[in-house]
Amino acid sequence: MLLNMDFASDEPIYMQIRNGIVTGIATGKLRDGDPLPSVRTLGADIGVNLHTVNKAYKRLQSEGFIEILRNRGAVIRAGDSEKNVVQFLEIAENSLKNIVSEAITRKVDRAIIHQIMDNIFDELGGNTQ
Amino acid sequence: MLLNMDFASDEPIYMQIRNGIVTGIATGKLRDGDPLPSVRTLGADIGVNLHTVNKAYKRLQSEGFIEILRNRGAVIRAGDSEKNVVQFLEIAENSLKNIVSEAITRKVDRAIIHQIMDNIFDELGGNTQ
Amino acid sequence: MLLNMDFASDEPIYMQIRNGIVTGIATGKLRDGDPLPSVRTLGADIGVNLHTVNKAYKRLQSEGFIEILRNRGAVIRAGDSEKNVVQFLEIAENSLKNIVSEAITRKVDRAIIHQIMDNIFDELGGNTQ
Amino acid sequence: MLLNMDFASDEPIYMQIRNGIVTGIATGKLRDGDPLPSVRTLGADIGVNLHTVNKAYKRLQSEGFIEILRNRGAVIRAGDSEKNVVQFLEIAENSLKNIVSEAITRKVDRAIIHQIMDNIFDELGGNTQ
DNA sequence: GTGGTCTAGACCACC
DNA sequence: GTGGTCTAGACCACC
Repeated sequence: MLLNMDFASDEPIYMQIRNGIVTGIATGKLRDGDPLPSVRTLGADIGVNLHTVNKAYKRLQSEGFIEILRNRGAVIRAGDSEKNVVQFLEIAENSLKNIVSEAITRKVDRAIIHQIMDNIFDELGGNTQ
Repeated sequence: MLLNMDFASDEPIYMQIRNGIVTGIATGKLRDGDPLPSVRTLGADIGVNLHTVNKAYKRLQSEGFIEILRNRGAVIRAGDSEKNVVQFLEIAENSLKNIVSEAITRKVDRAIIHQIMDNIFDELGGNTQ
Repeated sequence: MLLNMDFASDEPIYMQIRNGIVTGIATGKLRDGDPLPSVRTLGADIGVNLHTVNKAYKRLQSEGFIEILRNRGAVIRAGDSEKNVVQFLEIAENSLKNIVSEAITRKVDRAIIHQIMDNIFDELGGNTQ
Repeated sequence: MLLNMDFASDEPIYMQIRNGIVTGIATGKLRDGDPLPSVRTLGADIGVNLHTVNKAYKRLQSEGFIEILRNRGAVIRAGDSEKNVVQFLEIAENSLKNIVSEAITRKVDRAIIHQIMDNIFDELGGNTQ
């Protein structure tokens, strides 16, 4: 579990945890059925309160990325993830709109943004796509 | 000034104002030298406190999008915007990383994300790029 | 935290707070990693509103002097301060130009200004430079 | 009269005028007895309201830099300037303290600040000191 | 009339 | 308990 936390970021800690786990699934480091550490263990590892980890797990559960088993901890459930595609695309579109707006005003060519995105796709998903 | 505010969004109001103005610059609706409404006027127009507008303007100023002139209000200063490109690319990269991660896990093909982005580029910047 | 506030000064309160903290870092009274009081605590201590303290902290953050951690308050981050050297030198040069101009017109010898500056360097930074 | 106004600066316009005239005296471009343009003329030249110029002149008068003659306009009165030396040194010291504090925290060696100051002295006062 | 500063108080997300 | 956001209202400097 390689979560790079940035406590000075304005991105909430629980979202950093959530995003790190989603990236882990994307890269294939976390696979369907893999167990996640307990909230207590992960919290101790990265130096955050277990409630914060729990909030991240709850969110991942509601988004269809993990399953939380009673008394048995959390496991990756990548298969469920497809049902939230529409919601994801809406959020992604809004986020992309802000990026594109700023790219245009800062005279960053669209090819550069496409290139950056492709690099990220290659880096993260090279072994899955 | 067509700012579509969403008071139910979890995106702060001042960021919605900020993003709307950046998009306005991107689309060419706001051009270099154009005056922005006073914080009081815009606040009254969209139904928010003048301090909230002021916060958006201050941020736009620090990001190089506008100049705030002593008692003449704010004006678009698109020319200065290029000096913040590196900072923008870092933030954009982080944001894109989250989008790409989720796209991969949700099995959304990269071509779709590229297509969405191109659509936004065409929609916003068709007359400038 | 020894901040000498002057409420009759035309220097804004938040700038007095900001300057006092920068001086604290310069003298070594505030060191890298040291926590600052919360905006509420410091506000109560010196008798100003928490928003005024917050404004000073936000500025210190943007200038690279402190980090503001989500719910742990602000800490000194002296290490980051070097990246703003160019900006500082520009502002300092403008300020010095005004001082020098007035010194010349008032027939204050340059040696006196150098001497005053050295005294301040010795007083503030005697233990660090 | 070479006044470089910056309307986006947080330095008030009337202070920029005041500082520009003091610098003019320092460099010898403005000499004892020289007439200043009328507030109306100067205001038109640099694009500011005549009241703003008037405020600068009033201040220069109270600081001993100029004399305002009834119906005859303002003239440089450099000779009077020496009686305000103590007040100047107090203000300069406070300003220098802020510069020095920031220089120390940003690890800018004192020699550099001295050098910058000497360059300004040479540039401005080369023909008078 | 403009933004700048400051106060006061509220609710909230986060941890 | 921490800072973040937003409102409301005041006074002020500036122009």
